[in-house]
Amino acid sequence: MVTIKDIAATLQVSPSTVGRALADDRRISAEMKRKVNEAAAHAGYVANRAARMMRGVQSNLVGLIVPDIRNSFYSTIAHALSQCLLSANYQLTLCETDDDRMHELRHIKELTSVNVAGIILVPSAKPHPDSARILKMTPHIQLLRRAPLLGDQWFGIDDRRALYESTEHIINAGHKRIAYIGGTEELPTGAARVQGFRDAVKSSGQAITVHEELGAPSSPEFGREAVRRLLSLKDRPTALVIGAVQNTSGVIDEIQEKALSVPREISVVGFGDELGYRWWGPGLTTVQLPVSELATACGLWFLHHLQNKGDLSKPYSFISPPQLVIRGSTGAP
Amino acid sequence: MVTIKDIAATLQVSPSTVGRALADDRRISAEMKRKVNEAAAHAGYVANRAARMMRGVQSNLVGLIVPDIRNSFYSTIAHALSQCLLSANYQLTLCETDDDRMHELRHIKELTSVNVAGIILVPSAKPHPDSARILKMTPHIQLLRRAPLLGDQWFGIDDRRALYESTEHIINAGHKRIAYIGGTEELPTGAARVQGFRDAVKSSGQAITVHEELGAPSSPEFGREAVRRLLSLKDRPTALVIGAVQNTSGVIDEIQEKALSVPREISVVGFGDELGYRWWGPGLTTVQLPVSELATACGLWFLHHLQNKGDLSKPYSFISPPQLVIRGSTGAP
DNA sequence: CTGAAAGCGCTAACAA
DNA sequence: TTGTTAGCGCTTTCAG
Repeated sequence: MVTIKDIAATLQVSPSTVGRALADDRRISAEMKRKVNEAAAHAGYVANRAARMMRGVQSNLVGLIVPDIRNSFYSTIAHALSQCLLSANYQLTLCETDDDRMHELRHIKELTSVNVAGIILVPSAKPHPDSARILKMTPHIQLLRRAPLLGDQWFGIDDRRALYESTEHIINAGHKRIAYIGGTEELPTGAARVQGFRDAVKSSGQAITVHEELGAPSSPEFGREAVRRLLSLKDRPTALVIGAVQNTSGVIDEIQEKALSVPREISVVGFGDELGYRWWGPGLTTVQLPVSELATACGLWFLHHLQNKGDLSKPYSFISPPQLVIRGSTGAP
Repeated sequence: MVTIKDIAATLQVSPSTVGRALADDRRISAEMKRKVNEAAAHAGYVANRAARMMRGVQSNLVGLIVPDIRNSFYSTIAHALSQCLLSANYQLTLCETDDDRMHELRHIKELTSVNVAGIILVPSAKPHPDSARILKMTPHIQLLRRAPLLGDQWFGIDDRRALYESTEHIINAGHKRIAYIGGTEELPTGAARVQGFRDAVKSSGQAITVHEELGAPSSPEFGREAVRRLLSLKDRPTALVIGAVQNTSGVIDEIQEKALSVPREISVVGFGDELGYRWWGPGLTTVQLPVSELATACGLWFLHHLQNKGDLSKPYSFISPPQLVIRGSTGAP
């Protein structure tokens, strides 16, 4: 490993001069800086972060904790954050919880013990109390989901409105038998989404037959099964409103397999906007969530507070609005 | 912050005794260990990772460098590796290069400076020489792509064979005018794929008219444009063979937009297997790459060598075979 | 069994 | 403008 001393030796100057030159200290001559930087580059010098951290300098690592990076929601978030942090010379560390609170706790411990500058997390359904305790001592912020236990700093999506809009769209198309497929009410997001669905139904003032298929954890399989159950009903619904990304692919796979004509036999509104929703049948009508923008906003705000030692314990919520993308999968019953 | 010295002072013993007791050194009496552990727990002592790392103890961080996490290839890899590392108590750090060698270099520097245990990377097209120099001093391994400059440790896919098989499939269906759309030959993977295409054409022994559309960097846009160019040809090809994930979505979007009948007017073989390929038209025939398995194999092998201080400089290649998934988008011309 | 002491690489106070 | 020096908290010889 090349140290500051090594390059001091080759240049016949003191280690501190080199250190200062590399830190672009104003007391060092331009000439010396040039020489030092050149020598450093040539020798492949990389600063030892451990030594630096021991001197009290904070690390430039920011932890990101998500359920599963393969979910496009989270990979989009990871990308946006990584971009955002990079430009401020921070670095992203990725952790997956698989929605398991013990994994979550473990990651949180791990991250704090390497002195991360902060943690951005999509919390699991019921975080461990210890997670909360540890997080109290580390700058952190919640993304998408919000666990009250973990604090009041949150960047999220208007889940209620998302489902309100997709449901309203379906009702306006004239459907009277509508089913909702989504996550359980245990997760705040799940609850908000069903609520949006219910509110839309109620405020339509019409007589609408409603089915709710709530399952946890959300998965393509649950989506498929829900569709099977719904189709076997006597008065099968003429429209499906989906309230979870993971369910969506299962639902549309099942509909495709059963070769139902969309939207003639059944209308569908998806959730999220995966690549490929537009290829499905006549194109899947869906609620797009501005995840990338949300993540960027969150990253910027977080960085701002890290750098200015701002107070990250004050409650703060940022809610961004969803957008309904109308394609071919919805129509009159 | 509670240090080893503090608890040594309260116990009236030397710091080294405390250190040893905490490290469960066999030379320390059980009694002393008990006392020390109790005092440590009571004082809320947490070992300082930075100081420990400075003493040469490796961190349990493994860096993963990929072009773009939103690409399902890489998110799949990140997930598989993260799972794999977790079970060995390692932790993944994610970096995106955006296929920019300077970003790549920067990440490599950053990672080595936090003393990562090792680096797993999908190298950019032409890595910076400095990257190579720095990597020489850190355990590392290349994934999917291979830059000879960065060493001979590689886990990859048989790119030549992938394209050989998809091309062969098309030829066997009876096509005589075939186009290839893929990345340039600059990237080893790009070169291997065109080669597979050419080899298949040659070894068929038939008179086949061939078009090649090679573009870098691969993108949906390039795919779209390539399709436009090809369709405007006098003797337009009856089949398209694609050799890059990023191109695939562009190509199939364009075909859908032009409302060509697939496979009657044109047959298509895609690359990779994104969620949604199966929803497109009659289902996209495609070459599936076992990325998840590859990443796991790579992770296991890497961990093994990290833990056993095995030699990671010896050349090693692991090549996993692709698999053709035949769906509805290919048929006789 | 335990203690003293020497650093790891870096930063920063103090000198020159 | 540069050099000297003293640690940060820990591990690790080398001595008791």
